[in-house]
Amino acid sequence: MRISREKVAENRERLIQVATDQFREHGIDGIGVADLMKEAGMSLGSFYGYFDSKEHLVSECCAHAVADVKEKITSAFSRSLTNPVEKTVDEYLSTAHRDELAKGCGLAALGSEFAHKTEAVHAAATPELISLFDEMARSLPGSSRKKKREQSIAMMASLMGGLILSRMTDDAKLSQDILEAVKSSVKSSVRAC
Amino acid sequence: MRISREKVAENRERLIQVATDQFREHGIDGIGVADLMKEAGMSLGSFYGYFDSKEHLVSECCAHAVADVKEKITSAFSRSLTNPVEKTVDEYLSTAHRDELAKGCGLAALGSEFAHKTEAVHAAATPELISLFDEMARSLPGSSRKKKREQSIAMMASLMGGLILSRMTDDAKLSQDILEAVKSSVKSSVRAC
DNA sequence: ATTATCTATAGATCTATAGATAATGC
DNA sequence: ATTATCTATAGATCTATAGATAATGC
Repeated sequence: MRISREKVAENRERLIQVATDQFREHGIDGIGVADLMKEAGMSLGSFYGYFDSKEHLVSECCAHAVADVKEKITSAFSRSLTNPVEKTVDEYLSTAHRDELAKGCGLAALGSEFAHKTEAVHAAATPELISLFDEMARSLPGSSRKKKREQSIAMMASLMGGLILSRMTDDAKLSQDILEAVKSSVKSSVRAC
Repeated sequence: MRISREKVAENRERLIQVATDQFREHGIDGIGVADLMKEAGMSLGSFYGYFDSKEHLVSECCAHAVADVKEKITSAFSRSLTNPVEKTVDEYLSTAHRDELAKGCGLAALGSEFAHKTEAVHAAATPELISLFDEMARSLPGSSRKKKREQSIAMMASLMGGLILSRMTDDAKLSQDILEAVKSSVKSSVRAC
């Protein structure tokens, strides 16, 4: 019951992918190692061949989740030629995104949990956050590089804040109002630049 | 070892207050009933005289936390006569607020956890959220009631999103950049109205 | 021979309950 | 007598490890 070295590297990647999805859906403390391994189709015991501890996995998944946001946002930016930013905002603040936790924005799914986690998690996420804002800034209109980075940060804060708020209620009307209000605010912020 | 009915009602309030602080600091899954009771100066067993379950307490604390945000924001609005909104924004996005989880904004401390919690939590938070946006709208400048409510929602999303982002990193410079970027963005949004 | 897997389990932690105790309030 | 407290513990869950098993790779 041993697998090849290629499979090992492959399994490790899949484990991070599966764990990231599960953390986004249930929260970091909302799912245990045993259930994660079951979801990945592996036994509990083999987990500790891949990671020293759950916290070690969490650090890697948090970095991976932020990198994932960067990939999704920049690919949404480059998907359309006309009004790419506005279309990205509409997609981000859609009910479809709101209702899809596992594959959605990791910042919105896990954001406030970061503050309660260890230094290791913050250290792992930091370079990915820096890279996220730099990459976003490239795709935004605006004068200076500095201004565009500020705009990226402010936009990301509004988007994730809006999505998080929309997920806090079971009132469909309120949730929709939140999405619409943030959408129009972010769009007019972009237009003002 | 029995206390008066007045003390019972008093203890219940204190328990909610202590639990709300602890949840904001450690996250909802980050602290157990035993430690909560120890923090409140009561024994574990007496908890279940006050609440059916931890989830029941969580629902009440989430509602309480949102009500608390409303109280803090509106009192900050009314604290100063000149530029009250800008001063509130500066306070909210200060390093002091960022570094004080237990007594800070409950939306920023717990926001993304709501999505992983039960219907009961959402139902408890909903009326408080509605009231929060209504109260904020009263204090904001703007034309129509509807516009002011939209502005309140968008502002709250930006503020909490910004604070959450600033708490995701251990890089002091990045964290400060986030606070400043969101500050200036929110302020120019307010000015545009 | 090495190494990654599996099952089984230790040990810690967490929610909730049982039963005894003692102060309140009719 | 009622009721809220306390200590002790049941039962579930979760992280991590031990030891046996079997496939890989020198």
